[in-house]
Amino acid sequence: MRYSRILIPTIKEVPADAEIISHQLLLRAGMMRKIASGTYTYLLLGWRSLLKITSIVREEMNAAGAQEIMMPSLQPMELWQQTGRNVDYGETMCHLTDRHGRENVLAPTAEEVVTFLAAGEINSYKQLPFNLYQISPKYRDEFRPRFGPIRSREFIMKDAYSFHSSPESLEETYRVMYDTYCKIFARCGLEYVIVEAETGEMGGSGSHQFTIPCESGEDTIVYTQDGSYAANIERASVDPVAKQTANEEIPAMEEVHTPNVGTIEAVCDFLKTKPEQMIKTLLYSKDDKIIVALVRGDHEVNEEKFKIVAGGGKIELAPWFKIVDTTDAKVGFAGPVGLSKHVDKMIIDHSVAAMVVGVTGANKTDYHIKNVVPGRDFQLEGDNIIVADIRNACEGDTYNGKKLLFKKGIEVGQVFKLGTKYSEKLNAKYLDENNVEKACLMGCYGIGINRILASAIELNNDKDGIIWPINIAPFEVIVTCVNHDDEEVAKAAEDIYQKLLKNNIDALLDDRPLRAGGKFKDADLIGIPIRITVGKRSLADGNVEVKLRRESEGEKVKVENTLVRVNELINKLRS
RNA sequence: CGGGGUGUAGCUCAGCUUGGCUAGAGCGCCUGGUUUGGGACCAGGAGGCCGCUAGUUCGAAUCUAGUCACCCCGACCA
Repeated sequence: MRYSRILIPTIKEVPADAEIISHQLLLRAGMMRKIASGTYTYLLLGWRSLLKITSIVREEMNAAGAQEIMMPSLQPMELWQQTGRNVDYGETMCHLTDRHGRENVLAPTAEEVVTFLAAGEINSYKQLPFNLYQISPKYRDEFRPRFGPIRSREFIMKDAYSFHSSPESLEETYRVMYDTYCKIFARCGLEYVIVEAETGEMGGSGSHQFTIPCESGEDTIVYTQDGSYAANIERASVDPVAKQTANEEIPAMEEVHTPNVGTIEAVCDFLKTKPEQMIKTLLYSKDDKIIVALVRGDHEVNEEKFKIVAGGGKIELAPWFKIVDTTDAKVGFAGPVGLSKHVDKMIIDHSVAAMVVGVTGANKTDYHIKNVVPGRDFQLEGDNIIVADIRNACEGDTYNGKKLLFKKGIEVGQVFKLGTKYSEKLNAKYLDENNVEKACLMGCYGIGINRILASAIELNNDKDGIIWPINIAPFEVIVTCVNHDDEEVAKAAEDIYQKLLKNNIDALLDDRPLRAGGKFKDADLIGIPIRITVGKRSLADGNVEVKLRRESEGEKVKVENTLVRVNELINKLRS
């Protein structure tokens, strides 16, 4: 294509509302423009990259035996009510009422629709397994869209759904998808890590997340140096910390007056103690029940772990009036001493059970208690008392005796074993060999196409702009004609450009009547991996300059050898 | 939804505290000329309901109230 005819509105200055590098560069390189918070128009360059990514995904999915279909973005609310996910998704779901008063959902994902489809078409185990996928826009009414394409309200997702008649079959497809994802991300030129993940509101029994490690990631991944363990922080297990032993007798509990000192930080300041010596007491409500979580002051409750221990269901931090009602004190003064008989369940983190002595709320407004000894001053055992791992991993923790390390990452893909959660509710059943009706086992597999785009830029950029991995670059080669007004130079550039096109190389001809400097800056900014500079100077010796975006120096190549050299470089960049 | 912030030229921003001449700069854009291999220079020019609405005032970009949009931090979530 000819640069002079394409809308590539590059900008020099950093747009004020773009925080992270990929967002800034997508805007600066003229690949994308915002239309409203969390919604973007992709211009030619951005769209071409997205198309390259989708072709890679499509090729690999097809090679893995999945079949491409297209499901509607407009879905009846009724289906979501059948699985109850209208409640689970809640406000995150975009929905609208049509002129007949029917409620519709703008697809945030498609388990319901695909399972509804399967329910109508599957009768026999002989039809299974199969794997359906689509690449289509998805909608989520994010409470806070941010980071450009990384968290947007409309995005492109590849979502696949497999149906099975046995756990072995599901396991096999899960493995195939897992391997396929590795191939896809590798072809996109991304460094990725695979971590164990939570299933969240998707439900199901097992899940892995594909994450691109980078600073601007919103997810935290936890791993051991030797690679034997990696998990999302939502899930990462920690070894219980060793029970400390007291060097001396701990004096009896002592109530201290702490007026208006309700936060951990304020209490530490006031009593000259440290967060790790505090016992944090959080009250959660599950229906009408109150469930207490105890963690150390410097730890955070991991609500996923907590929910599992608490027996599942919808569990939320209790509203203030329930806290007041239960503890008889203002929020900020709850403590475990004497509390267990007033609540339905008390779940104590291992690290609290291991404490020798701590400070905690007195269940009395404006009072805390010092010298609280777990096991002495409140029970660690009992009918409604559980000691478990309910906190987030943090610096210093180990798992299987190995030190845990932390890294930020962008989630670009996730695979789930769903089991029968959807097939049961939506009646996707089949008759097995013994004429017994059974619900299909399902798996689902998602990839965020736009997130691949953004994370590729996060990983590949320098002060001048983007450095595209060749397989997802909008163009593989840019032919920069620096002396546009010189007929001979223009013709040489045109010839090279035509030759590249004939050999199926994605080439962009910069035929604009600009000075050389401007063209180079634009070429660098939009990040085309290979640049061929055609100019009067080198053409006099029958040469052009061929330069890789990621290297600072180019090389002289004879005009007639250009195609051969470019092909070599493309192969090199692909490997 | 809570906390904080910002809306002035296509972009980045000044001006607002303390109301008052024709509302500014840099970049970008248009015309002419000189330049021409890493964002050139000179001259001329176009481009603004100062987010919107109401109010205070002789007078509002500036003060007040409301409203909308956007951004950041947090809770929620892939």
